[in-house]
Amino acid sequence: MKLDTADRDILRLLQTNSQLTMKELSEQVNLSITPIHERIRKLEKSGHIDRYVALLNRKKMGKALLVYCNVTLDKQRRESFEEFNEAVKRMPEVMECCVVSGNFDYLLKVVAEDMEDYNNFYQQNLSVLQSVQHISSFFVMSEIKSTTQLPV
Amino acid sequence: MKLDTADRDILRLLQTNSQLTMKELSEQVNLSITPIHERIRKLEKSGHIDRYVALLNRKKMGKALLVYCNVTLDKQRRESFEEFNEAVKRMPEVMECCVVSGNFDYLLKVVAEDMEDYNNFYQQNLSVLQSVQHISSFFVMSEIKSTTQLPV
DNA sequence: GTTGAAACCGGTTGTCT
DNA sequence: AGACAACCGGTTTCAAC
Repeated sequence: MKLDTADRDILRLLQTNSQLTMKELSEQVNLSITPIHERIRKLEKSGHIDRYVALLNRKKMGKALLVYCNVTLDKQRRESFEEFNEAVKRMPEVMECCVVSGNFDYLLKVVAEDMEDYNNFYQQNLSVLQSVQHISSFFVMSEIKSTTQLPV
Repeated sequence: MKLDTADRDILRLLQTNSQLTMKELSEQVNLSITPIHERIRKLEKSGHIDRYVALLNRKKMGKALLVYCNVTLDKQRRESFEEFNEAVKRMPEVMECCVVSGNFDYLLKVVAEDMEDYNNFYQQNLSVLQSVQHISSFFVMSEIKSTTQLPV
């Protein structure tokens, strides 16, 4: 499915505020309500729009500490990767996890209340995994930018 | 403001789907519509709920390449940090940017269409900044987990 | 915090251009 | 494919418990 300018405009707007009314969207996109409605329906069905969510304020939710960590797995064990992937999916503290090129295997983004909370997570959840060989943590001192908006 | 179990339930639900109706929420939280409504209003006003957004599918949007990069700044120049921060905020390709502990200064999460697109960004936008001394890029080979849901 | 009612919007659908 | 209008469902507000 190919997107035109109007589709892109709609996506750009919904990425910043999903509660805009059809009327507000129609004014900003220069289309009447009917086509706006139809286009959104198609964008949802095609999967361009994945879901609608509420974004919470991390600090207000008591997760003041943000940590990125590099994890190296024990590559001798063939099951290591599957094991680690599944474990990470079940950890609510881990918000992002991916396999990266370079000299470590995984990059994780982890939230915690404070250093003590992170230490508990580290000791009790992360380092206990059989598949984990090495972990190094990078603590976020200042968050310059954090957005869910993809360039459209 | 202190959150009770009902507030947490509401936040947990809205983080996965912000389009649940008051009726659906009231059924899952075991409260009637009136208090659900009132609690959401308070959570919005207190800032626990930051905003409502549509999340798009990165690959469907043609951003197949995901890259994390470590950036080291030229620390001789005092304006470096402010300059770099402001530049990054203006780059739509950069979805996350933070100052981290360790042997580099910044960690960036960048999306691009493909390697060529990333190379253009790298050469024309990132490496040209006066403040930048060194960049190393880590390419994401597999995304295991990516969520906006904070643990509640 | 609950229920019920009423008013108001906005989403949804059908028809016409 | 887009505009218009009527309908319907959900949100919002209120009063009484």
